[in-house]
Amino acid sequence: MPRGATPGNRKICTAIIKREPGTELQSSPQIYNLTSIYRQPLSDTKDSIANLQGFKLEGGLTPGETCLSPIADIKHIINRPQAKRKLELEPEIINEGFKTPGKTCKRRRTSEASPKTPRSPLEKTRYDTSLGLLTKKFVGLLKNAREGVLDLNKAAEHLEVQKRRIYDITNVLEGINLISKKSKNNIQWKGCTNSIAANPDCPALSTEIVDLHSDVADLEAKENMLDDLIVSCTKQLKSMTEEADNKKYPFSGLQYLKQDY
Amino acid sequence: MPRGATPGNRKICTAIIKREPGTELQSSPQIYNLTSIYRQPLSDTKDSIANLQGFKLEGGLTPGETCLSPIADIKHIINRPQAKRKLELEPEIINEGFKTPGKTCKRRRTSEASPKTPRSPLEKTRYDTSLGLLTKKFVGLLKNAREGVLDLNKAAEHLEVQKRRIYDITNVLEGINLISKKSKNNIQWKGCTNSIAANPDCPALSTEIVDLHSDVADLEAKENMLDDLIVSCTKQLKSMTEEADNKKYPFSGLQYLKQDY
DNA sequence: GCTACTTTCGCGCTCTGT
DNA sequence: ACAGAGCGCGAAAGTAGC
Repeated sequence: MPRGATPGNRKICTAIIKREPGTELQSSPQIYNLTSIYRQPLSDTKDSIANLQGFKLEGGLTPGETCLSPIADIKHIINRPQAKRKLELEPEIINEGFKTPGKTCKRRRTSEASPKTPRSPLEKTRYDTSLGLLTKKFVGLLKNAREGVLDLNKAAEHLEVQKRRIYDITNVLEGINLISKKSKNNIQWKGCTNSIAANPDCPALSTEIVDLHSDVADLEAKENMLDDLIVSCTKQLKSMTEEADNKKYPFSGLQYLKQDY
Repeated sequence: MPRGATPGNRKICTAIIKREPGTELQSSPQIYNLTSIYRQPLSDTKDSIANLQGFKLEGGLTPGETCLSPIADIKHIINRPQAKRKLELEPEIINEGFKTPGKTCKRRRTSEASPKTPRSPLEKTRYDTSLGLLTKKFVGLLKNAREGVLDLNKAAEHLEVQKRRIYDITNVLEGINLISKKSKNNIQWKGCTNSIAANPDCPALSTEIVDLHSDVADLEAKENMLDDLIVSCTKQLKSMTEEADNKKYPFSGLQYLKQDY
């Protein structure tokens, strides 16, 4: 439990960026999600470039590395260390009160009082707010909903959780085909929905299976087609390359490194 | 629905994992890469592509030049190992450069988006990384695991996703009683057999369906990859052609690196 | 118990898409 | 404007060694 400093609440250890004077943005201590701090475009590019060059840009240039090649230069630029950030946790704010844009700031309060773990009574434990438990409740609601159709906003409200969490659940249930989106904000339970669910073998299922099989067939055909296309592309590339070679044109190869991979 | 792929601007460079050498025995390499893009299990496709380009033009290059053939570049990208990086939060230095949470680069949408499937460049689409799809794949793995026991690290590695995502799935599946924790890092599938809360016979869970769904998902991902490859092949072909025409050698290479950023 | 590390995973920022 | 969802930080819970 000795966890990081500040036991107790402190929620999101929002990183407060220490902006050097002169820099833009509002004066208030910007609270960023680290994600945005590190945000750094080009990471993909960086990776591929690095790989192509056999460099390993672990994070900064290796000492003594001489960046001479154009690639190295680029790498340098791309790899430029991201911003300076202090990341100090303002002791002040610490307890919420701030942030959380709009939305139902459902802060589950971790009482800051008890420094240790006296589990305060009304305190919600991690388990209480776990996705697993929530899933149980959610499915319970879903099953009781007439028609098996449930409104996500209602559910979120009823269960007292952020909508975001509901999505976590619906996404996997959908992946498992236990539910399906019916319309905006509405999903439907497909546990052999209405009418005598007891039916040993849901007829609707066979339909689905058939559909799926044809989907697979379709996709496979498509794949073959694409494969062929690639083959021809490759051939063309090859002949062009060879031709270029004969003419003694030294390609650095760099030109193929464009943007989006 | 796959649609759009955004360029990965943000994508924090992967992070995580420091793991000092020496530690950890089998604890997987914990590479949480995000963009590892195509390092996927589509081995067959990958291999065939690799084979297709049986040519190597290394021979005609200027000595010392590591020029990879364009195709090789692609292959490289596809095979690109996950980038493992440090993400050290240097409190010091670091000049800015990043920041401005503002929407800096507004996602440039592939302008020439065809009405339908604009199919973006080598990038994973949002759909490709969706929880729903991941769930399908995960369940697929789970079913095939002997004893129905699956190691989460293996799964995360295999599916090339952060472990965090796996937890999202296991948590809800557990809530539904489809799986149960067996031990640290191991969960077990509790097939359709028992429970499933009140649902008599969970049809949606039929093995075949889930399998089919994951097949479809796989094929779709493959298709996306192939599409992307074609796009990039085409671009390369185009640039090569133009180059040849202009005969502007040598290249600094740098000039070709622009656009997209 | 306590320190140190690993596994789980709550949580909400922020980007996507319509 | 807003529904939807990717994504990763860091805290909580669990382990191992002291």
